[in-house]
Amino acid sequence: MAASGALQIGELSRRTGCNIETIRYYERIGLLPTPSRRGRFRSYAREDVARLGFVRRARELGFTLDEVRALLELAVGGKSRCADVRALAASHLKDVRERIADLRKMEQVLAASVHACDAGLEPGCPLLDALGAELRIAGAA
Amino acid sequence: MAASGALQIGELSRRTGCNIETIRYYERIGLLPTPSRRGRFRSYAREDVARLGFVRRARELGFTLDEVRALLELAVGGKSRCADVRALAASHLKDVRERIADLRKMEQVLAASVHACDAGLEPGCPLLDALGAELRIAGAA
DNA sequence: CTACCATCTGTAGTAACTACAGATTCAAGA
DNA sequence: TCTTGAATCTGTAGTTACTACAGATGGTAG
Repeated sequence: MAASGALQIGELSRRTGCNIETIRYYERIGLLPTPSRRGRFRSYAREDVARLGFVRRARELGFTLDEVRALLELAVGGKSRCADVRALAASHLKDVRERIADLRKMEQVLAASVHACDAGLEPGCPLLDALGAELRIAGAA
Repeated sequence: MAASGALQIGELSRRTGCNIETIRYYERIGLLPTPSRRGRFRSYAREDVARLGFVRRARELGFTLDEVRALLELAVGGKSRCADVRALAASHLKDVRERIADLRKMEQVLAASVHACDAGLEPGCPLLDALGAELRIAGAA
């Protein structure tokens, strides 16, 4: 009865929601171990589902692949130094908050322009004005 | 007295805050027109400063280069159909808001994990638990 | 004349995938 | 047994928006 949970790549893909090409890509870059083969087909076990699930969830949280690699080492090493994990998470949280702040600034300007456009009080086009009105004049020359 | 505002690429770069390599890149992909030359050096006029400034500001608002291209056409065309500009901006605003929503979800999970870690009440590592605890067990096998 | 700075062209690298092309391979139906 | 179809295989190239070189050439200042 072979290894209880031997899966082909398609089944692993279905279970993790991870694209087949992406799985092979993760293997190429060393994020997933080289799997054993049944004939020439890759064969995966239960741990592989867990590992890939971990990777996918970390990616959903916005960690880069390098960060995921680091997290994996900490997680699999057993002696997961919680302080190290915390540091990674905190640093990433900072990034996420900065990106949110940036996007919110964009949102403000865009929303204001669209709103001004709807109000229709301005003479020109509010968004184009925000981006630099000179262009329309220069373009007309 | 030559064209009043003839600039070399370095000066254009300084005035717009846009990297020289990026300026040449924009030219290659047709976002900026092929400039005239003084000898073998590119020579830019006032409109070029305006156009590149427009591009940069649009990029700061998160528009993709394809969107910038479309905005440029609308802006330079003179007959800038404000409705078209509004549609582009509104669509982009939707994207920005979706990205903010995604990032906020990430932020929630990360902040909760870091917070739980600081509280130190849980037995394991909160973030690793959030990502899939099985891994540590599997890794130990 | 030499040193130096800016500029030039062209290519390749980045992140994280995604999308093929073209070859096998396996299982099931006629 | 033959054939069809689905799944898999390898390898390469495309995506976005730049950035980073290497190596050549130009003009100017001392």
